Amino acid sequence: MNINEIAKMAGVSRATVSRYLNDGYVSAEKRARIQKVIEETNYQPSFQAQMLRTKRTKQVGIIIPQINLESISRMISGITVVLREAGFQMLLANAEHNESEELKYLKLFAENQVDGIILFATAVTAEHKRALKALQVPVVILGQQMEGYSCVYQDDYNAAREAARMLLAEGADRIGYIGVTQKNQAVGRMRKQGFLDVLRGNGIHWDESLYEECGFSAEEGYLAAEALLARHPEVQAVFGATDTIALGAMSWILESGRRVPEEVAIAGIGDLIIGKLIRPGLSSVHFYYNATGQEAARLLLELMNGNSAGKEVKMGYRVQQRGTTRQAKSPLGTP
Amino acid sequence: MNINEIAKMAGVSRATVSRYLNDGYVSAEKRARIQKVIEETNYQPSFQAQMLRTKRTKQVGIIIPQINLESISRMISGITVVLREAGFQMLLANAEHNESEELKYLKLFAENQVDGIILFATAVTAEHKRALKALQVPVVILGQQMEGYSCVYQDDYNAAREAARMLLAEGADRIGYIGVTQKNQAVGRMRKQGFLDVLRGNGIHWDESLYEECGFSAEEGYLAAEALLARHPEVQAVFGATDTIALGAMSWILESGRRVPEEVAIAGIGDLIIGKLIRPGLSSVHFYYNATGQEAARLLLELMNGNSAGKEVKMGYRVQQRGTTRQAKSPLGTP
DNA sequence: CAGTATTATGAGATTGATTTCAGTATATCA
DNA sequence: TGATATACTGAAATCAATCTCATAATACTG
Repeated sequence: MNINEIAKMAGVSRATVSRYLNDGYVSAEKRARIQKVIEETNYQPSFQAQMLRTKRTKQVGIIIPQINLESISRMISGITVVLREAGFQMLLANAEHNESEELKYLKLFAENQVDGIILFATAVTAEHKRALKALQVPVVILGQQMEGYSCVYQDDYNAAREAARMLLAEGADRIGYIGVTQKNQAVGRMRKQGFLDVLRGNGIHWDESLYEECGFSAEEGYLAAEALLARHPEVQAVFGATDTIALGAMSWILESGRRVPEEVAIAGIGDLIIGKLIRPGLSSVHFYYNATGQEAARLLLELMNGNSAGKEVKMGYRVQQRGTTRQAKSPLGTP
Repeated sequence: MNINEIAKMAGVSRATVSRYLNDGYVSAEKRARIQKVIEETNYQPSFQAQMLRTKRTKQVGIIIPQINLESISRMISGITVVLREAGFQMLLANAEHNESEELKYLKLFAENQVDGIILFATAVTAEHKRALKALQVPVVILGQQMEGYSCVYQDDYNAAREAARMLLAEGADRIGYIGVTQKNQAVGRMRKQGFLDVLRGNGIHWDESLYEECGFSAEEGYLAAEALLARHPEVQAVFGATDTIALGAMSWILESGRRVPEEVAIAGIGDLIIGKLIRPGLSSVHFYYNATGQEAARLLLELMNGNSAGKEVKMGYRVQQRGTTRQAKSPLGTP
């Protein structure tokens, strides 16, 4: 079934059928005839032909570093809602924290294929910037601020400040920090900076021996805590750059026989669902991940319509105290 | 840049360039000329034109009920690995547990658009079966057994039996079951059946008042546990159809002042990462989600090559005892 | 009433590739 | 040596749509 057959059956030209499909001028009489034929034949215009002709694919490319991470999957969930509403399909590319894969997909999407791109930024290198500059497709950067690009990101710096304050409020002055690679601007640098600034602002001594770096998994957080506390058994608090890391760390801390929060207070960032299920509940800073994804998708839609290039959106946050910094009333926390 | 320009610049016909791109007969001399021009111009053939002409899109559609669920995102992760290897792109459609959305995407993908489909089966209705039958695109059903279709699924029945046995081994004979809708074959019916068969096999009395139904979130598991234990405060064990549900249930059980596992033993299915982080660790049955996704993708690739239609793959499992059914050695469990 | 807009239509060009087909040049075989 | 196979090439058809343009019939305007 193609447009020619429909045209023949309806007794009109192919152009008229096309106009019918695209809301052009078609008389009521022919409109009815075409509609009838299309319904009878269950005709569906070929995406491929439309794409070729119009240069619009109605597809958006999403490049992520990992999929089985709650923060990311919640953002994707938000993206899907908005894109579906707008009739866009989502091409998901999982780069698995592999920089060259990320670049490969960026170029692949750029060359052809998609009307827009949402890039989950992790470690943005000079190579990335070059690839982004060469892009002739609208792109939204998700997860970190980036001059000159439309981006949506969390207030990592201030969130880290809040989390640090929760730990200070416990009276801790030996605080370990378990973070991720400093190549990562948002989770790596901004959060650490916020943490350090609060410590400095409160005149608390801190040096790099209290820092431990690991990946994004709970297992790695667990091992990092082990290493950190072996070096500094005296720490009274541990800051995890993400909830996942903090949860892994907490697992080891409890296992080592320390009481939480009496002996070691813990705070993370992100407010994952797990954090409210465990006991003690994990004190954290809530990020609106789903809304973040929606915002990014909306921004991309605007961009693809030729509006508002370079708009930057910093999302809000909410402090979520739970048992790891004080006795929580309910492990599910406040709603 | 299109194939005509390349042809002109290289002094050959468009057909020869096409043959160059598709490994047809091209003399060494012209091959070199074409290669040079392509490198200089950074030419990339248009996907859209290729799709239109060849009827192959190199895209696979994945229909999921929800993305921010560890089991699903881990399966997707496995899928991405295999598909990328094979040079396929992934179109992700999030149906959000909405049956009509699921059907919409199934039809959308079927009509056009993709070379193959992986459908995460949740509640498969008659309508679904009709849509599947009408499909002229290879499809793999993921998550439940389905006669006549290529499918990859977990051994839900036996996994549930194992989980039930763990609870019986604790000496419990009043066991609550928190599950999901019976419309869901795998998670709903198979797991409940396995559970019930073990109870019956051991001569343990059980009736539907010990059953509570909820959704797939921890919050719902929490509320279901509350309802269940209000009705039956005497239960000595709770079976959660998924780890997420079990974790939510455990949260309420601990909150209600009961000790786990001494007063209430708990078991789930799926062995999520969180389960080994919390204390006590959640006893569960491990599913190889990533491998499951890979298997499904491989099956689809075979199918698209015209091989092995209707193959059924039942994945294995591994019992994972942790603290909720006995004192665990390490909250991270055995590797 | 002439002049301009608006509505309506179809023929044919166009998008950018692959594929078929006819034809030529060279190599291999009996 | 003739017959057949293999390597190589380009013209033209094809895929299935949209878009441009020419043309015509009305409707509106001054």
